[in-house]
Amino acid sequence: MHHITKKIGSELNPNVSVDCVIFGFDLEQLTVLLIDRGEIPSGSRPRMALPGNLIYDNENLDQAANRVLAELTGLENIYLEQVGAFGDPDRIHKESDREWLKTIRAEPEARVITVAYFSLVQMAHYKPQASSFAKNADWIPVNQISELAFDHFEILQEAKEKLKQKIKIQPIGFNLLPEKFTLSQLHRLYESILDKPLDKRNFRRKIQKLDILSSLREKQKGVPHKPSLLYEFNEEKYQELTQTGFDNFGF
Amino acid sequence: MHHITKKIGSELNPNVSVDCVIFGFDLEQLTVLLIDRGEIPSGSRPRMALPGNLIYDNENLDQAANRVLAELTGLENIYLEQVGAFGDPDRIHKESDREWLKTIRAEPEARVITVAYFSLVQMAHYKPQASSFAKNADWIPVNQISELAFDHFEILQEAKEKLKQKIKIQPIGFNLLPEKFTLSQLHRLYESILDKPLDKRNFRRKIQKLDILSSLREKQKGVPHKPSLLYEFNEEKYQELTQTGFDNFGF
DNA sequence: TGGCATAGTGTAAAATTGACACAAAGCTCT
DNA sequence: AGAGCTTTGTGTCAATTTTACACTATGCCA
Repeated sequence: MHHITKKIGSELNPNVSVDCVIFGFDLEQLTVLLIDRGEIPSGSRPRMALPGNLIYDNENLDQAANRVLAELTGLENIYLEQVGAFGDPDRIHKESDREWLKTIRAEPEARVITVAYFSLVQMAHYKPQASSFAKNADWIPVNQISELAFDHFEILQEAKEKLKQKIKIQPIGFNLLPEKFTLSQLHRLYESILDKPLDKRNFRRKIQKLDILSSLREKQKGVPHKPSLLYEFNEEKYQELTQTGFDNFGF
Repeated sequence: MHHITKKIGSELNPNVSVDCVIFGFDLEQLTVLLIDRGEIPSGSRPRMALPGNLIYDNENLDQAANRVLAELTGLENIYLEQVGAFGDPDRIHKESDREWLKTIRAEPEARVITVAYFSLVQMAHYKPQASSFAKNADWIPVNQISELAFDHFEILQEAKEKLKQKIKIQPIGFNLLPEKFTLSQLHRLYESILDKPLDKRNFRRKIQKLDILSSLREKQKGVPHKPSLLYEFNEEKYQELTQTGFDNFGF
């Protein structure tokens, strides 16, 4: 059951909701945080859905998205970007969906427009727990997802596309990695977001030429092979770079 | 006064509107179709605004945007793309704005979320006329716009940015030009969208290498200088190109 | 100590970019 | 008819970037 922080002097807007595509990276592939709606009354509708909720009349859209994210994961100050608004009148067409909506939302009958966001989090920062009040949430690899409740699958597709475009322009991928990471992990991350293989040497050359990574004098520990050097993202260097009008990472 | 096509069996949704950034190109610079709200009751609020309207409960967002566009210009089947949703609770904060809203919208008091679109039209296809029922609309060069009603200026900025990014990925600029155009006009168009000068020869080389233009055996007439060859956009060639996964026009 | 897995590295050919200047065509004006 | 104006259209060279490609180094494990 969602925990809704009812705000004093505010009302839920029954017509507008926010849904979040929360991306993670398990160092192998891109994942998304989905909630399991459990057994659905009538029939075999998709059980998984994006986390989301109606907005309050006194918060703006970004705030609402941050709230949804914080209510589910407890995380704050997370990279968040709007994907767009989705609003087919028949978005919620299944009787069973309506039933379920009653459990988390007011007025399941109303036509709802949803504003989708995507966010990038370090998977390690949120470990879903069955016992959590944030109901049954779980990290699911994106390419294992073939259906979702409502129009959430469509939203996911657009979020992926937006992320793909965005990462060609800004190095936002670091938000998905631990502070310290290896070039191979970064490489793998780019491959899974862009959904195509990238030549190892060419990738390393290009990323290093950008000069936005700080090499640490530290190696991986406990891996059953040659340990890799660890790097971290250098915010200052990146600022310098963008100051020059640079906006093309060209992958 | 807006002409609202009341649809049978449908209701206006008082919480959600659509606003359109309608781009044109006067062969010199990028322009936007704005409506003049006329004398504003109290004080000197910006008079110009983006065309927009509330949505009906039985139409989806794209339909609503197309409707707004058609109601104002009579044009259909126009390139249209969502910019995003805008929804600060205090979006409509001025008393005079509320007054004006009453003249075109139901429930001006409600908190309204707006979904912004941008569209690309051939300026020649819509000539604003003072006598038109579409009130006082006019093409205004984008870089002459410094303020707009509500949060419309912010919306315009984002629409420009979106267009800028999009044109690097897809050759949508042709929607702003007449069927037959010169390379100089196309050149000028890219410069005004990207907001930076492009070398003439390099631009021509690059655009021609894409091989998505058909050269016509036809020249400009009646220009007081060497007449240019005319070209048209070749949809089939472009399809071939995108089939190969090409998505980088690299300007 | 040998085997396994991944890290890390260089080069050469091809393609792309960026900088740059002048002759050609048609109109207008006298 | 000719001079002058305005914009079109064109090529090259150097620098940079991209692509394709394979072997050695390191540390763990058995």
